[in-house]
Amino acid sequence: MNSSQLLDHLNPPQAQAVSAPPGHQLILAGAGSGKTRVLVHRIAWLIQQQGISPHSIMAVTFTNKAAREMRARLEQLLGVNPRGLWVGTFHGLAHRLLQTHWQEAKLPQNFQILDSDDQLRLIKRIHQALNLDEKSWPARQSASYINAHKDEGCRADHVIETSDLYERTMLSVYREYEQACQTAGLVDFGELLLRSHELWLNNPVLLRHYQERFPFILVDEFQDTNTVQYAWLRVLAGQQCWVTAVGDDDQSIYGWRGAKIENIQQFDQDFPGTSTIRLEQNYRSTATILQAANGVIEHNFGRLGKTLHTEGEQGEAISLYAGFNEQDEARFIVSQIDKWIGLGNRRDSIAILYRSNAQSRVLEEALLRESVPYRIYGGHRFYDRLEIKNILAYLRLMVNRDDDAALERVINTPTRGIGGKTIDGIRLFAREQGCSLWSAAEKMITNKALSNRAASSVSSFMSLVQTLADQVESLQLHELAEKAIALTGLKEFHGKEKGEKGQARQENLDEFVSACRVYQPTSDDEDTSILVDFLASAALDAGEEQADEFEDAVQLMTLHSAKGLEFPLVFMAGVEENLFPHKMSVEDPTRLEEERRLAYVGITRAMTKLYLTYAETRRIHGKESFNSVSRFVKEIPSECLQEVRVKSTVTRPIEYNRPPARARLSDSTEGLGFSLGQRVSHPIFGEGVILHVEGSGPNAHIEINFDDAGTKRLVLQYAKLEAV
DNA sequence: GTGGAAGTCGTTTTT
DNA sequence: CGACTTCCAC
Repeated sequence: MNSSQLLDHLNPPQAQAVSAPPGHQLILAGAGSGKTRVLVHRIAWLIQQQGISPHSIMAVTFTNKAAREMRARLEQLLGVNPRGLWVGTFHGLAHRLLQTHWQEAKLPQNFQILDSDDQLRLIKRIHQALNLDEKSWPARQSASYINAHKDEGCRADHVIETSDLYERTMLSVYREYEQACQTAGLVDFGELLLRSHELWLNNPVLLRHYQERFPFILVDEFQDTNTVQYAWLRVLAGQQCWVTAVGDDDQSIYGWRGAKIENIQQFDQDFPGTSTIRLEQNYRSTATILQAANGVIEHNFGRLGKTLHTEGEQGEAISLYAGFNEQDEARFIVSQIDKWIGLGNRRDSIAILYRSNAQSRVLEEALLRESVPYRIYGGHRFYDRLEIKNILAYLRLMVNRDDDAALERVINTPTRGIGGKTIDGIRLFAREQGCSLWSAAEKMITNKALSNRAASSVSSFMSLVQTLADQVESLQLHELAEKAIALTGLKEFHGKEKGEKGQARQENLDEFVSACRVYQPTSDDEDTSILVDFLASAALDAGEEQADEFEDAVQLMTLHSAKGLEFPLVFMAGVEENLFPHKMSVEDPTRLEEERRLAYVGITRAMTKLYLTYAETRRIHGKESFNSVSRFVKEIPSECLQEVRVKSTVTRPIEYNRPPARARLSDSTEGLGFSLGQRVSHPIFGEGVILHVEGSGPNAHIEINFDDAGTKRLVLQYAKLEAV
């Protein structure tokens, strides 16, 4: 492929970014402006036109999915697999470094990755050891303290001691936690980055090696980098590497996880001579949708400033629907979906986006009622399931006997008579000795420090693990997994669980064996065994692609997980104050701006048609709440919006909510002159809206939300209501 | 060690 | 409201 071909079909700024001479680049790429395309073409350009070896290029992404996609597109563009090129997530690359240089990083060779669930368990244990009661010192709080500090590149030793009780306690937990991880050979997500950052700082020769190896570094989704990631990057880049950062400050939605939007704002100061290129032409959405998105995001301050434009069609207006309640909202969405599919469109051209996962249920029910196939993204990852984590824990113990998190998980799973008492004893001993639980148990058995019964259970557990570990070399990965499941009795154990759960768990265990069977190692390192490699990928990679991916289904997901995707038809559900923006964010201007960026992300997912829906009444945590339409809707230029009014049924939505069973309820109120949603007045409570009616006739219970007095339940015949 | 009752708490979650 | 945890009685 020659240079003109590489630049074919690129607009001027895109071509400029792709063919720029070596140097630092900041590419501000608006939604749908061909960001990945530019990145991939840039790499191809370096290789083909500049004669740069793929070996000299590192491309960093945030998700495994993005990394895979980049690799695939590059391969397609180049016609060959670019060997030697490093493409991966920050965490994946950091892990690779630590695995290669485990000695310099002061880690055991077979260190394991601690995921957030294991992390929390470990912290709970530390709380117990420190006598912190869960009530006043929730483990979650410590977890976020630790993670936030690690994200900032701050170790316990770096924290300045204060006399503040909270700070002191958190710090002591942090210290203990670091200690526990070190003895167990465990590394959490933040630690991967922190540790590899320190690895370079402490080993100039090593750093030099990598700096010379990677004169070209490209980073995707740069707005999502946190402090350590940025520091990591700066250290690696040093003075002699060229960095290309691609990102969009308007799509920074992970601030709550430590992402620093400042990084993108500061890039050109830290990397002198940076040329900034803006990609503002959008190839995804209609002009109307873009205008709406621009209208919303303009309300944020301190933006780097971009205005998306398109040469595409004006498109249809954005529809705004006010549902009476969340059921009505869901019903409306499904009816519009039916219409769209009726026009011959595929279901997977449709996405329903929402702010919080709790919203998905009502939507699911509505889809189910109309038999519309759907798929929910997010939720539980395969490798996060209980039964899978159990078998993984056994596999981890085979690799590293000191992995305390794994041992804690399965020492009594399936139950083998090792109760809390025994485990407490082992923990205490391990603490005193500063050793892992496994070696504590070993020592206690030789010292006869355990009761006979406990000693025999513990040693049978240990020899079980040992037996399995002895076969790691000789068996295939899936054979090993199968054997482990059989020998440990996990399958029978989970099968005993009642309901369909037990069976589902057994099936998942089978699926796990198949996953092992088809597993392809990611690294071609012959040093690391396939088991070690597999365990790392189970921890770092969601195992997202599931089998049903190919089924034509409506896509449901949170706004966060929609980033990077696009759909011809998009519904944004629940655009209400206190839900979106979320009520935890409305007070704080910084967080509110992040919510607004989330709205911007949502709107720009839509290609041809966008619906915004909200509910005037919504049940949240079992309580009715009444929210007005989201401020973000009001920020959309009114000429882009069109309100959808549904016939006359609006005042009596329950009638078309669940026709046969519930219609009678509204009849019963009708006889007395009232209907759901109607405004009424009460002699004491004043004016309000009828929310719900239970029962019929004069004894019917009627729930009313009064403007001043709040929600009350009254008996109809005594309430002395008057229509307003 | 289980199962039921009672209590709790309630965003978003690339790794 | 409902998912999740915790605690207590068998």
